[in-house]
Amino acid sequence: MNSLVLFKNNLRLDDNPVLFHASENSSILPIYIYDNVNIERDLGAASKYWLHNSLRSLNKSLDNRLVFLKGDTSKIVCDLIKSNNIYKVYCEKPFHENDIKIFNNLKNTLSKINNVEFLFFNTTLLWEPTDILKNDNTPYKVFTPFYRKGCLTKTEPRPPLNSPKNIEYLDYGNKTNLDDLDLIDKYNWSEKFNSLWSVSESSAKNKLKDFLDNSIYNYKKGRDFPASDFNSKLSPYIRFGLISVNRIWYELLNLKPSNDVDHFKSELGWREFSYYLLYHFSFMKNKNFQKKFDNFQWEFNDDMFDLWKKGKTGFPLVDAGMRELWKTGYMHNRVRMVVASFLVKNLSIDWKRGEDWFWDCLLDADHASNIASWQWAAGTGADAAPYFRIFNPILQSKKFDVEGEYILKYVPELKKVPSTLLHEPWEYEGGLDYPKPMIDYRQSRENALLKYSFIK
DNA sequence: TGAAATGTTGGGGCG
DNA sequence: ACGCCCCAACATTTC
Repeated sequence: MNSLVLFKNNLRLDDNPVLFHASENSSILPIYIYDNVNIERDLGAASKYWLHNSLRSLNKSLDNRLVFLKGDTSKIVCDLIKSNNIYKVYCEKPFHENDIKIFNNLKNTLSKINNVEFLFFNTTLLWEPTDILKNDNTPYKVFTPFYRKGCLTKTEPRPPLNSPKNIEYLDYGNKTNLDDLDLIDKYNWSEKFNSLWSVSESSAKNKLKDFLDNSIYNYKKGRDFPASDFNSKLSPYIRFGLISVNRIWYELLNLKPSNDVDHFKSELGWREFSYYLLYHFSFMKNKNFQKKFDNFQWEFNDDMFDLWKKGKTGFPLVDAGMRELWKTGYMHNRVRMVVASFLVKNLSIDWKRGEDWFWDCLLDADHASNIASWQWAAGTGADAAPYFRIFNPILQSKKFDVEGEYILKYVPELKKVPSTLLHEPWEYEGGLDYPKPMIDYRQSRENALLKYSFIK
C-alpha cells in the first residue's frame, strides 16, 4: 500500500500524526509542495530562509527521500497518484484561509478519483477553532475567557506521539532538489542567520530543553528584559512546526507547577487565540477588526517609515529593536510592543505597513500571530490594547534595559554616553554619530490621543 | 502586556 | 507643642 505524505507547516518527525499514521501501514512518498499558484501572499525573505533550512533538515531525517516540487498542489498530487500507485493521501489539517483553500481544492479533486483515500490530522493547534465557542455558539473575542473558559476547561490537548519507529519509503528515484524551490534570496541577506540560528528539529528540542532547564522559573518576570535570556526563542521553530506545541504543552505539564509555567502556557494560548481569530474572522488579515478605525487618518510618510525600518528614529530602544530585527531575524517581545506602539501611535503610520515589514524580516513570521498582534498593538483588534495605551520608549528603556545592555548591543554609537543618559542621548553634551529624535515625543503623544479620540 | 495627571498622606523643617 | 508648608511616596483617575 503506497501513501503520499504532504508536508506543509509541520516539518518534523516527532509528534507528527500525519507522518505517524501514514507510516504505520504503508510505504510512503514524502513530499513538500511550494504552492506558488494558489498563494495569496508570498512568504517573507526571512521565512523562506527558515523554510529552506527546515526542509533541508527534514530531508536529512527522511533519508534524503523528501520530494520538492513547486506549483499547483492538486495538480501535482494527482500526477503523483497516477504515476506511483498511491491509495492514500495524508496531510495536515489547515487553519489559515489560504491553506484551507488549497486543502479544499485537493479534497475535491481527490474525491473524483476512485480508490484514493484522503486523511488529515490536526498537527498545528492545541485546540481546534471550531471546538471553542461561547455558550451562544459564537466565537470568543476576548483572550482571557477564550483561554480560561474556552480552552482550559476543554479536554486536554492531544498527547504527543513519538517519531515513527520505522518508515518504509516508496521507491521513487527522487531527482528533485531543494534549491529548485528558490527560497534563498539572491542578495544573501539571510546568510548572516547561519551563525545565529541552527535550523533543525533536534535544535528545537535542545532549545526547549535548555529553556526548561535554565530559564522557565524566571520566565514571568525575566521575559520583560530584552538583555536577559529568559524567553524561549522557540517561536521560529514553532512557526514551521520543527517542534510541536503538543509536545511543549506536555513537557510543561511535567514540571513543578508555578506561575512561570502558567504564564508560558498562556503565551502558547495567545498563539492559539491568533489562529482562532484569523480562522473565524479572516477579513482581519487586511482590514481593521474594529471597523470604526477605517476612518482613521494614517500618515503616509515614507521618509518616516524608512527611519523606523532602519532603526534611525533617535529613540535608542526603538532603534535597538529594529536593528535586532534586521540583524538577527528576531526581536524581543517587549521591544516588539514598543516599536509597534511607536510606529502606529507616535508616527501615526498604518499598522499594516509595520506588519508587512515584520512579515518580511521575522524568522518567526506567522500569518495569524503577526496580524493579530499588530492589530492588538494598534488598538484596532479584538481585545486590543486600548487606544490610550502608548508606550513611552524612554520610560520602557529605563525600566527594562536599566544598564542599556540591550541598547548598546545594537546601537554601539552610544558607547561613550554615560549610562544615566543612555536612554536620552540628546541630553549628552559630546558629539555623537547618532540621530536626534525624529519627532517630539510629548507632542506626538498628544496628537495620537487627539486623533484616537475622534474615533472613540 | 501604560503613562501622565491628579489626589492623598505623612514626615520633617521651621517659625 | 502647635500649625503650616513642602514634598516625596504612594494611590487613584484620566487619557
